Amino acid sequence: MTSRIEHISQQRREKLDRLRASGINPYPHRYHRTHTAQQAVDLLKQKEAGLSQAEELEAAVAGRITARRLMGKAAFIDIRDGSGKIQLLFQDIKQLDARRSELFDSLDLGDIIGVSGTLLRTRTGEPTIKVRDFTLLAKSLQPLPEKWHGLSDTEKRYRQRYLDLIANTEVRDIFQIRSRVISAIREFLNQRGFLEVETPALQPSAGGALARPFVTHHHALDQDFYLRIALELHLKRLIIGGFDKVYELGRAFRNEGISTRHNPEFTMLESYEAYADYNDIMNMLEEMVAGVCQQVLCKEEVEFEGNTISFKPPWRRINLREAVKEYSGIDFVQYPEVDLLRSRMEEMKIEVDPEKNWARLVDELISTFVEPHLLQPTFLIDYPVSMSPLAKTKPDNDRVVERFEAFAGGMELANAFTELNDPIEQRRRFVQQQKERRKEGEAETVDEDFLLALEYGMPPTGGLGVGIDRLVMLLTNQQSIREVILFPQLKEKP
RNA sequence: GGGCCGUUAGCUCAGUUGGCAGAGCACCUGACUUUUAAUCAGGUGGUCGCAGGUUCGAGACCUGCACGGCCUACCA
Repeated sequence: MTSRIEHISQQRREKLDRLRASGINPYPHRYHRTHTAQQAVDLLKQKEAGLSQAEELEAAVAGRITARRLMGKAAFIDIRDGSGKIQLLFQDIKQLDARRSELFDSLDLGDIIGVSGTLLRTRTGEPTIKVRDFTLLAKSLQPLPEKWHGLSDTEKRYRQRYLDLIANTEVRDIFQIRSRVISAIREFLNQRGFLEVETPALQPSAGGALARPFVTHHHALDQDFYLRIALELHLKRLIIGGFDKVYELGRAFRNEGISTRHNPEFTMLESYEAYADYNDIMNMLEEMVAGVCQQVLCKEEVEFEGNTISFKPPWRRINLREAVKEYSGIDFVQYPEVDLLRSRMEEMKIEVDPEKNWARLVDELISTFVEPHLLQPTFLIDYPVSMSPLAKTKPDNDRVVERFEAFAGGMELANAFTELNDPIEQRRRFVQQQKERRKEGEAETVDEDFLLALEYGMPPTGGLGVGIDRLVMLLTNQQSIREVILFPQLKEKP
């Protein structure tokens, strides 16, 4: 007994063989279409609006068959291309010549065809091409997902994203928006005189953030490399080299947990601007996000998890210490030692990992108490220096750095600071960080190459990092990062 | 790493107290010249995720495993 799928596939292979035997190429090389489906519909509308004098409107379109309604001597077929859907009317299919008749009978849902004919509107008002000639462009051997419910099996949607894209038009929309968001960001930065650059993804040491990297090996060099966890250190080298405004839109890789907000590879924007500080960056970021939102969605606010989020500048700006005090009741400055802070948190019945250092405890306070409240775009400003080894301290307080993180929809969107450009101080911070890491049992090397670069002199610089995937989540109201990444990481199926 | 949930036809899903494996769509055959989730009549299609166990009998109950989802943990 053959299963259904084997049976369908078998039938289609037999059709394929019959077509070939009749001299029909089921996979021809090209088709000259004159219109996309959308253009054909627009053409018809123009004529109806009296903008065209033509008696009969001709169009040749091509696309995938998504529905078929056979009516005896007539047939309606829906095809879809990248622009949308259009209906085809085949009349008098019993009168087709032998070759076309055979081809018509062999058509299946999922096949790609090209058709030419005249535009009309049926009595129900559907824009339609009355087909004069048609040709097979690609035979499909697999049945499509169900037409009404689409494809909803999450695993299958991710593993076979092409089926998801065929079956679920909302999914197409998300990735079109993603593309436009990235274009809009490029445009914004280019217009401001930023230079787009590309820096290595394979690095001898993975710096610029503290995350576990992926390790790989270069055979010819016989050397281990790390996939970058941030773009930061190379972009700063370019600031030193005299490019005053640079940015990179690229993939970063972190060998950590996977969740609705984390994918092992994700897309970051990092930008660096010489002679700017974090206040300038704040202004730029809120202007950029509001502008991108306006340009892509034609509005300045979005719905996210049932809340309306407005990106209209200026965004709320609150001091980190004040925010933590407000939402958790703990003023971490009053607990400058890790043990003090930990016991204060334990008093509040917060589960505290005894391995965590002071900076990470503060981080936990932020993510537990503050982050979930930050629905409207908010800048958290001025972080403890121990949490921020690459940021410059405030002129009047060497325990606090000029750093902000931007939040919206309860998610961290961006991280930015006035960059530390004192090479001696930077070395001290790296060494300090290395000690902390050793305590946690992880060795970390000081990036001597970067420190050497800093010694040549880096201008005062404002730097920014934005999680593009999360920004797209916000703009498309998606609660899982996998819904905005075309091929999210899944475990290989055995 | 931990908890909860899911996995049944190509797709979307039912499956009662443990008692013959079901529906819709899709597919095949037939009818039908303006339908659009077309309609009507008939038909084909199953490793019930995998491996064990309990039982006269398991899709269902038990154990383990795999994959996925959500939560949690981890996470600059």
